[in-house]
Formats: sequence, structure tokens, C-alpha cells
Amino acid sequence: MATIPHEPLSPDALSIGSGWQAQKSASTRTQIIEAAITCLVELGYGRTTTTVIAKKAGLSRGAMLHHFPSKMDIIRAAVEYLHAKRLRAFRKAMAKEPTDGDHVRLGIEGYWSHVKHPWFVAFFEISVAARTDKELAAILFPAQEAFEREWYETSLELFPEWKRKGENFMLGFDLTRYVIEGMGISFLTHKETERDKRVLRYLETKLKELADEDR
Amino acid sequence: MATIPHEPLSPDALSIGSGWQAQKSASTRTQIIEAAITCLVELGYGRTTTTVIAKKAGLSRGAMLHHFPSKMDIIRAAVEYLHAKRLRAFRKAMAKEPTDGDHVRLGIEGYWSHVKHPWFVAFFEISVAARTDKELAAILFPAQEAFEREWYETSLELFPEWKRKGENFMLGFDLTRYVIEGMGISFLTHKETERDKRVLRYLETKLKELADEDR
DNA sequence: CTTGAAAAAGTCAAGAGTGTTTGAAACAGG
DNA sequence: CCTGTTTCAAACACTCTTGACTTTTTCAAG
Repeated sequence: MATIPHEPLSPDALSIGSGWQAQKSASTRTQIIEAAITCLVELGYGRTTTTVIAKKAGLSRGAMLHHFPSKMDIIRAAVEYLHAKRLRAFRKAMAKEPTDGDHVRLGIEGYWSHVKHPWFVAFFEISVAARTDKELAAILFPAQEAFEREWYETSLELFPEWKRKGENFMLGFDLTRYVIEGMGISFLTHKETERDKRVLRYLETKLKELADEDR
Repeated sequence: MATIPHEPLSPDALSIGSGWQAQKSASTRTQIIEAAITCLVELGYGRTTTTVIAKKAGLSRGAMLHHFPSKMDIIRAAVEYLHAKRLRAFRKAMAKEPTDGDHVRLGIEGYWSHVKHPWFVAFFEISVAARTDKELAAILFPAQEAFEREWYETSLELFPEWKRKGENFMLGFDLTRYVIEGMGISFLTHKETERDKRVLRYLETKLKELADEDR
């Protein structure tokens, strides 16, 4: 009678399935989510339809809509999934001590790799769509904000010596963000060139200058 | 019998109408194109449908499809229109002698204004859609490339003293492009902050340093 | 005034996409 | 073995979009 399940599919997460008949359900859910992300990357937001997602996930559309009643539910789950994945990957990349002790270079290379990753592309597609879709924006914004905050915190940990004077740190942070994201957008349609590498190297020296000024 | 018009609507342009019964036709065409651009800005590429464009242009859909047989024809015309408009506006902005003789600042402010303009937003929407749409890409790429080349040439004219050694000039060019476009993308969903202005001021000083090094 | 072509408007069918509903198969617990 | 729940599948109804087709209006030329 009651349509509310007793335990599974409860609030949100993908993996709270505490050993029931199915954590297969969770498996299917991630399968769907990853198919959706693949579609975002390969087809863009506009052409990402429930039909295509289901086909790519190897499920019938009906089966898929059992797990996610509406398309927006899939997107919502994908945003959460992407947010978690991106954050984990970024932290992991930043956590390891650079072999040459060069934290600045590590930070730049790390974010540049991050921006070239399909996950960023998927996130980007959703971001662009969200500009003209209030419902999407409501879903995306919290995750986007959380990511930026987390990234900022992580960077602060990476450069503890910058913690005193935030002025230059913020400037370096913003500069890096804009340069690399600008390059990332360009990278969506063009190849990475020698000129791009030169920009990154230049950025690196400038960040180090900013750090020294602050010392 | 023959469906080929005698003179009007010939190849492409919008204004070759040499005083016939209608250069009203041309007027209507630009009306449609501008409506399409407005839709791109307000609704995004995905929701820009022929129905909405016609409504925004104040025409019946049938009338519109008389001027542009298919939707892609409208987009194609919009790309050409945007390309021409952006180029003209950019050149005009760069052409005027800065009151304080500060060409670098003029260039930065000029491109930053350019990126904040709706025309850039429309172009951007098409660009993103073109990533996963070969047909669109075929339309967009030539215009995009031409614009970048033109912009580069214009910049060279603006800084003739940099013409000798292209190394630093290119670096400054790329850096500026990436920073400002990165900021522009961010600006699509966020407001311009004091931090952004600081980045622009920093960029300005760095460009001048690059120029001095090259002297 | 007549005429014919272009502009504008309206109608139509086909297709795609979404979400709901209905039905079957798998499976745990009594 | 039976029952109720969960997963999966299929069919349906509805809307939206597109492009083709048909009709009306405008207007310059003869």
C-alpha cells in the first residue's frame, strides 16, 4: 500500500544499502549515473535524453525510471556523484608530497589535469545548461560552491606559509583558477599547444613571485 | 514555376537588397536573427526553438520559415551576424586612442567588456553546443578562427612596439585571453567581484612587465 | 485595373522525448 | 508453498518540435 520503501533508496546516497537482497540496486544506480555522465560528455546536455542514457546503461527505459522517477532525478544524482568524485580526486592529487618539493607546480599541474578530465566536462555541460534553467541551477549551485570552498581550503593547507597574508594568496588563487579554466574551455574544442604550456610555466613563476612577496 | 528568385535573397548577405519592393525582407531577416540571438542569451541553445524565435520576432512561424527554410539556416545566419558584429565592435573599441595613452589598459578593459556583452554569451552558447554537434561545428569554426586571427592582428596594430619579438607578445596575448575568458565564463553565473578587478589590475601590470622586458 | 511574384500566415503529419501505467520475473520471509 | 516486495520490461498517452504544404495578403509593374 505504502509506496515508501522500508529502508532502501531512502534519502540520497548511493551506497547505504546495508546488505539487503540488493545492493545490486545501488550498483544499477551508479551504472545509470555513469551512463548519464558519459552521455553528457559525448552528446552534451541537450542531447542527453532518458532513452539514450538507458541504452548506454544497458537497461530498459522503464527499469531506469524505476530507480530515478524523472530525468531531473538522474541529473541530480549525477551532480552529487560528480561532486564527490571530483573532490576526492582533487584531494588525492594534492595530498601527495611532490617529488621535487615544488608545491606550486604540483598545484598547477593538478588543477590542469583536473580540468582536462571528463568529469570536468560533464560538470561544465551542466553548468552551462544551468545558466538558463533555474531548476538545474538550484541543484548545481550548492555543489559548485562547496567544491570551490573545499578547493580553497585544500590549497590553503598546501601552502601554509601563505596563510598569514591572504591578499596575495587570494590573488594567486583567482588568477590560477581563471587561467586554467579559460584554457580548459579552449581545450574542449582545440588541442593543447606549446603556447599553452608556456602560459602554465609563466603562471608558475608568477605564483612563486607572489608567494615570495608575501614572505 | 522557377522557385529561384530573380535577385533578392541571393547568396547570403543581409543587406544586398538593392532597393526592390522589399529591403523590408532584409529588415525582417535581421529581426529574425536578432530574435534568435536574444533567445540564445535568455534560453540557451537547447531551448531555442523555431517557435520561440518566431514569437520573439513577432512573426508567424510560417513566415519565418519562408526566410530561413530550416532552423540551422537561422543559426548559420546568426553566427555570421555575431561574427561581424563582434568584430566591428571590438575594432571600434580598440581603434580609439586612450585618453591616458595606456594601450594595455584599453586592451584589457576592451576585451573584458567584450566578454561581458550578450553577443559573447550567444557565441558561447553556440560554441558549447558545437562541441557535440558536427554540423554546428562546421558552421562555427571558420568564424571562430577568423575572429581570433583578426583579434590577434588588431592587437598587433595596437602594440606596434611589440612586433619585433613575438615571443612575449604571444604569451601576453594568450594569458590575457585565458584570464579574461575564464572570468567571463564565471561571470555567466556569478557577479563581478572586487577580487576580479584585482585580477585584472594584476594582469595589467604583468602585461606591461612583459612589454618592458621585450623593449 | 489587372497581374504575378514575393511576403506572411496558417495547417498538417511525422518524429522524438517524457512520464505514467500495466504486467512479468526474481527473491526474501513466513 | 505462498505472499508481498523489488527489479525489470513493455506499452501507452501526452506534449513539443520540426519541416512541408497550402492559402492569404501585399505590392510593384504593365
